[in-house]
Amino acid sequence: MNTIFSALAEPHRLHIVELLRDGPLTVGEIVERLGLSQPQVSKHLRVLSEAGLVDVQPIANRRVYKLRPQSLQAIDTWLGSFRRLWETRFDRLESYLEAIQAKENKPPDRS
Amino acid sequence: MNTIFSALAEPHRLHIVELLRDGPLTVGEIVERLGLSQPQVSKHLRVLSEAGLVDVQPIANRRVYKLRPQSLQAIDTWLGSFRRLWETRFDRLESYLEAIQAKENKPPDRS
DNA sequence: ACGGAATATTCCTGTCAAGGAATATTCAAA
DNA sequence: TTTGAATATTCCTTGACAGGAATATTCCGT
Repeated sequence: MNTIFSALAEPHRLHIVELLRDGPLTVGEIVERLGLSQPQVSKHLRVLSEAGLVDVQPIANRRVYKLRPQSLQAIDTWLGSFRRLWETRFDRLESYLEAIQAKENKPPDRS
Repeated sequence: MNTIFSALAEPHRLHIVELLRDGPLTVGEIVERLGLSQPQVSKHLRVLSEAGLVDVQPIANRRVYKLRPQSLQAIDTWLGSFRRLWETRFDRLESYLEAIQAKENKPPDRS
């Protein structure tokens, strides 16, 4: 999960991932759309690949890169444990503050 | 979106976010759960805050940090544009390969 | 086998961010 | 107003990483 996030932390890599959303692409195609140097793109693709975000398929001279849905699904699953935070209104802040107050002032005068 | 990912790219910060999932926490509480130095935690919280991932609420001496659901919701929205990749089986790879073949070999012998 | 296209790898350099230590700030209590 | 607790900030150093240039690799066509 950590690896995935750091892969996506780089702007160009995030861009690549978004490009691949619309279908597989060749290195050369990514190069011309991003306006980066070919070695740069290759290096970024390597990082994305090691993070499990993309898949390679060699076809003749070229290499076709493709998104790996599982990795994005992993993010989705991770997000899942947070989803209740915005799907249900769940403000524990106030009760928490009360707890703090009670714990610190510890005066039994209000009990 | 970029900022959010780089904030989560750091293991300790990811950990902090996961801690806050179960409710707001004080800096000191985070310090004792992570086993990090207090300055480290403060610095990480600063990054998280600037990325919009957390909110601060000063209460007396302490500062209570809280997750900002909107930021996680932003990730969710971003993921949304990819969701069809694993919800529907959408393998354009094969047809893409055919296209490549057709484009490169350009032999009208099959036309 | 050779030449060229597509891609990957290496080496180098500069930049940026994390970690540690020390210090500054803020607030409450006495 | 001094003291101490909780937190933030600064300074410094070190390591990782992106970018560029050059080179290596792989594959196809001839």
